[in-house]
Amino acid sequence: MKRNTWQREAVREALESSEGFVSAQALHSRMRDTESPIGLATVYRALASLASAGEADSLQQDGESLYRACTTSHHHHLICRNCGLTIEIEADAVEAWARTVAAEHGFTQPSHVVDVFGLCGACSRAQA
Amino acid sequence: MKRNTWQREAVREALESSEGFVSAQALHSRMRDTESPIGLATVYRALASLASAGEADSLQQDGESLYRACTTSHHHHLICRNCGLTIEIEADAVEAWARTVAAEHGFTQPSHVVDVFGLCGACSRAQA
DNA sequence: CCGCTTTTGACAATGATTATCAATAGCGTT
DNA sequence: AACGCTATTGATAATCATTGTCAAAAGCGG
Repeated sequence: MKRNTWQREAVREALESSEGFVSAQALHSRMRDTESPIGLATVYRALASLASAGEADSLQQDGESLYRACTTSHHHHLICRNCGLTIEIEADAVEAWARTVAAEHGFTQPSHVVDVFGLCGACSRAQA
Repeated sequence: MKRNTWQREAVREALESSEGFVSAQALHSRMRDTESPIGLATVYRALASLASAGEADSLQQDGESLYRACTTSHHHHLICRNCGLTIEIEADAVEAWARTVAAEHGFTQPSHVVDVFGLCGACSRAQA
């Protein structure tokens, strides 16, 4: 049976109070600073559990997995390469396109990864 | 100055003769089996170089980077989760959508990651 | 409160990738 | 063709995120 622990809840709350995507390591160290001590392995397990339950998004950048609390059911992201600012975007057209493309080629159980990266307004100006 | 070495060329050829995406490790071991010996670090460097020069696609699955020779200028992929079969897909509509979304939010230098995963026809039948 | 089982957490282990650095090999020059 | 300079290679060590291990701690039903 699945049990409720304060650790799992703490990870969920920490994730929800985060801006943009965070790595498991970053979330862990932030939790160690503020809240009660929690093990690193536990953070990893809680994040994986949240992600597979559909309560968190995950994406892979460089060699690490980043997580974010899911607000709406399904959406994509516009992410600043420099500062990490993340904007959620809806794209029904893209959803439909992905399903169509998969079906056209005989693929079943389609899922997709759609993320747009760029430099946000502030970082664009800073770079100039 | 950039120099031409047989190693870099060998990696390019090995990548072009591969079906679907391959990891650096897999490409290295295949090269060790058939062609002349080459260092693992060199394969990593060559792949990174090809990817940043736009001559190879890369995507991250689980914790590793997978590479594939670029045939056309820009495209996306439909990938079988089970057997790795990869189909290249063109999606001008998605390209345009990504640029539009980025611009709407003040983002510059947009790039995007768009991949569709699923089970190919053969694997769908095998699973049933 | 008991007992059973899941979960935790400190630490070790893994596995992909990158850094190190001496030896090698392009390539322009002589 | 040999020379010199420097980019590149490659064996190995180092790094770093993530996962496995397993004894101790903590849910939860009875």
